[in-house]
Amino acid sequence: MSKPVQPKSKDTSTEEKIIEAARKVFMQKGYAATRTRDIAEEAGINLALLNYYFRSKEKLFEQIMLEKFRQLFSVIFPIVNDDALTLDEKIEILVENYISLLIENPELPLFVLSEIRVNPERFKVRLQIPDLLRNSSLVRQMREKRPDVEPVHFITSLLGMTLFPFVAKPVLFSEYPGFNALMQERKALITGWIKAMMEMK
Amino acid sequence: MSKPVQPKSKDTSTEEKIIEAARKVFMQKGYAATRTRDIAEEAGINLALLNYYFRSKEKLFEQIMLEKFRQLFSVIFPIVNDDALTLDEKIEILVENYISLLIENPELPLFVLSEIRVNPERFKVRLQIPDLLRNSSLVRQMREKRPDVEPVHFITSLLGMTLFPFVAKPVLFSEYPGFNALMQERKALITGWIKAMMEMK
DNA sequence: TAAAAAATTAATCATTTGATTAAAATGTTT
DNA sequence: AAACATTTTAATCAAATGATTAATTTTTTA
Repeated sequence: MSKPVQPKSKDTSTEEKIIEAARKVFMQKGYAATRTRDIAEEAGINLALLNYYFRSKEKLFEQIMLEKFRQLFSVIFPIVNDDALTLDEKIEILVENYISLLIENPELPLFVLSEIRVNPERFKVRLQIPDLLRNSSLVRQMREKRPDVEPVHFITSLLGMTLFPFVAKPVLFSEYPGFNALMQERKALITGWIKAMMEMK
Repeated sequence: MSKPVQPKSKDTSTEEKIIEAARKVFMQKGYAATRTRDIAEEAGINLALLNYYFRSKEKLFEQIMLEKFRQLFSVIFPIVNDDALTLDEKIEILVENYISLLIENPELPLFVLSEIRVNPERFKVRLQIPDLLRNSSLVRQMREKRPDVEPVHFITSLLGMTLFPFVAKPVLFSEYPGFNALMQERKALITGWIKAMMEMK
């Protein structure tokens, strides 16, 4: 009747097998197109087990979604709020870390954006991203350096240049062989460009 | 038994009412989460009529998708292949036209990208975007001006700075009052930045 | 205006799908 | 090993959903 308290981990625990399968299938097909049977099959378990461990498709999805959401945004906040870092350092680290993360998880941003798009209400509460950014050390530094340009423009450009290639990958780079190398190369370019943009008068 | 040959257009024709409803519902929920009943209701028609006119959900969707795909990319190609335009002119017009289009259709890029992501095989054939770009006048001009930087980096940055705010709108700007004004303001900024990036050594 | 064609509807089907149930298998405790 | 709890399975349910059918209404044609 009740859920397993101590992890059994015979190999990997059943719960973990289901989570892993859910990760894979949800990320590939999205929530709506995913059938719980797909996940059960991928995990090599009986369909009823999925409901035994996670109650419902929705509950299982929320776990995956929260994980992916955090993965996508946890890169940002430690950096943009670190008062010990200069503006230039923030930019460098941000671009470096983000592209490294995205090379490892190229489908991450489009997955998160797609699901939020289809179901914005469900995630309304969790999203104070704009507020968190607005009050950040980064924005303060930008405003100080360039009072004449809205910081949001610089941030959007930084994120756009960094994230967009991964978001557009299915269309623009679906079978581009040197994609990862190109993104590595891009780190230095973006960093230089953003710095220059903030110098331009 | 057979489909209407001449448009009846009593008010708007039934076919057009269905298309319009399909546009709205598909764009909002995506293919998988859309039920044909939603579309029928939105169009104010009987469900069977939808199949009478369009055979299947899939066929109807393909029509909408093709339309949206064209809308998203038809901005690019006339411009990037116009040999009469200088590089700077291309950039100006591209940014100007794209942002204007996106202010009118903010959900366009994320819709198209989301659907391609979930079903890449279905759209494989139609996507020679990378090839079309590779052989464009724009790429030639960029390569000539800056043989030391892959043109794809400039193009990705241009598209990233332009499209990304709309793609990320549900997360970053979901209730940002001055969004459209901000995007208008952005036209000149992006144009200036891209030109500067191509001058930087 | 009668006949034919086209458009529209209500009712119904067959599948799919998320979820549950009751029983069986496995593991744990005493 | 007996009693109990936990995990797993096969079978089944009920609702949702894409699609069809057969009849009715409306429009067009002759």
